Amino acid sequence: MDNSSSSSGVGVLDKTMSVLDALESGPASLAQLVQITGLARPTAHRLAVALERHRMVTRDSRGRFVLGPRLGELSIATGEDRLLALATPILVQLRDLTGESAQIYRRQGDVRVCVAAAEPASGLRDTVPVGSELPMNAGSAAQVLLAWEDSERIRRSLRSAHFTAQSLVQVRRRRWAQSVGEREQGVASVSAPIAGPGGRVIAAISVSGPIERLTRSPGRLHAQAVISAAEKITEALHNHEAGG
Amino acid sequence: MDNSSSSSGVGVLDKTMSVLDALESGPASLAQLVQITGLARPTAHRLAVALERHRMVTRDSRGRFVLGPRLGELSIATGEDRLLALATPILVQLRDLTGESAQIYRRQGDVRVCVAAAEPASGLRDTVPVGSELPMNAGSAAQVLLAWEDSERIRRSLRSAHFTAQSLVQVRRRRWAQSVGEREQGVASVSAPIAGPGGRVIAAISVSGPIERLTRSPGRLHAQAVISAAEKITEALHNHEAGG
DNA sequence: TATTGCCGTCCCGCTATTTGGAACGCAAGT
DNA sequence: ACTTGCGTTCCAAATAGCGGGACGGCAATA
Repeated sequence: MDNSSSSSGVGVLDKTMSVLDALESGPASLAQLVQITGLARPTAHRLAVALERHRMVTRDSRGRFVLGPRLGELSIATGEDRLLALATPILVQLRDLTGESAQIYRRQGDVRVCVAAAEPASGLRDTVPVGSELPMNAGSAAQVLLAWEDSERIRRSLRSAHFTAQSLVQVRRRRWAQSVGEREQGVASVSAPIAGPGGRVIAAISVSGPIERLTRSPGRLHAQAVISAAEKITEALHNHEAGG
Repeated sequence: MDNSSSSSGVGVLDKTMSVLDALESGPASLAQLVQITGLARPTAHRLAVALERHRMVTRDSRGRFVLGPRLGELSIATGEDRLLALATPILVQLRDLTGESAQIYRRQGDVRVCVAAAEPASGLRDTVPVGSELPMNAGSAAQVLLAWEDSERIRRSLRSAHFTAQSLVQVRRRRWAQSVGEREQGVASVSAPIAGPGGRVIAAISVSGPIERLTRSPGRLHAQAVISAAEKITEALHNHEAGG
């Protein structure tokens, strides 16, 4: 506990942090919280219950306070910021190398969301605004986001998909996917998987553009560059985790 | 933002949470914080800076506020509570099945700490109190906690160890380790690895007892039960993560 | 059974903390 | 040069937070 020597400028926040810090080392009853934090009993109670209402703290089966699920939810958001920070320069390189638009997609529920995008400054290009939600039943990124999921989820998604289970077997084998006019007429794309520190596929990186340039076999043109970018990001995430 | 309808009883905490909630969707400048939270600018500034002093918030390269590393640290502690909640019943089963004391160890720095223990009610048994710190250079749990670490760390640890690199190769192959009188005279033990959701070994589960009962080959008696318990816990952690 | 001690929870008068309008300095754009 | 918007700081007023005291419940002991 080193809050005794530092005030953040907001006394209530300092006291609240002392409660969270106390719970970092394990579950605590109110009496233990009082002992650890040095706060008056009603104060410790009031702050712990307030934190509980915000789900930053919860109670275990014995009524003791423990750190709550909201911390994990916020921590996940931290992880996403880190993905974007590490991935954006690599995305820009991929755009410049291929001369096409590049995006990163993550799955959210039944859709995929564009979480980062880089596109050429001019010319015919496929624009996907950051934040836009696209369906999971069409497109190379959807294939990549689906290919490593559990078989039940794959089976359910394939019911309405423009691609087949055989496509996904191929995606898993060669680690890239392509689509031609599948999600949007006239647009072709190539995608590859980005894996998180634990090895699970957490995102897809794609290049997309007009069929006229990418041809009916866009993988032949860009699969290597897209895979290489995906692997760089995956590696960067792994190194960032190991250094932390 | 649904804090408008709920007061936790501590207004400053509600406002502070609204800042964290706002940053959950991505980096924000102070002006954006003001817009999202509806707080007055000096209030938003004061709370964000206070959170920054507590490392719950930090700033990116453009000076925007983003969620900070303390969230991940606290979130790790949440994960440990979950390990204990899921693992304890399985630990009790292992004790009853083998008739020996059972413990779960985690590595902390250069020691291993007993984070959970279950022992027979009476008779000759090996007691390891929860919280006790044991060395990493002897014992089957130490072997298990070391076997999957990076090679440099293994090499350093082996300098003072009672076991060899060859022992660790065996541990990695068959997924259990045994020790006989290695850490404490007259005590034998068998351990197996518990893996977290990302597949990394995060803890070791052990049974230990007198050599008279466990013999000089305790693995022959109990390796299967210990591996089975470890796999149950690993699976429970995986399912808990997937369900979240 | 009665007593004691400890726990968690609530009340309310007091004051210390929080608040936000105003001001300042800086940077960017016209 | 002037304007606008940003981030940061100041300080008087208001109120939110504080904690001593009280209460009820529970467990242990005589």
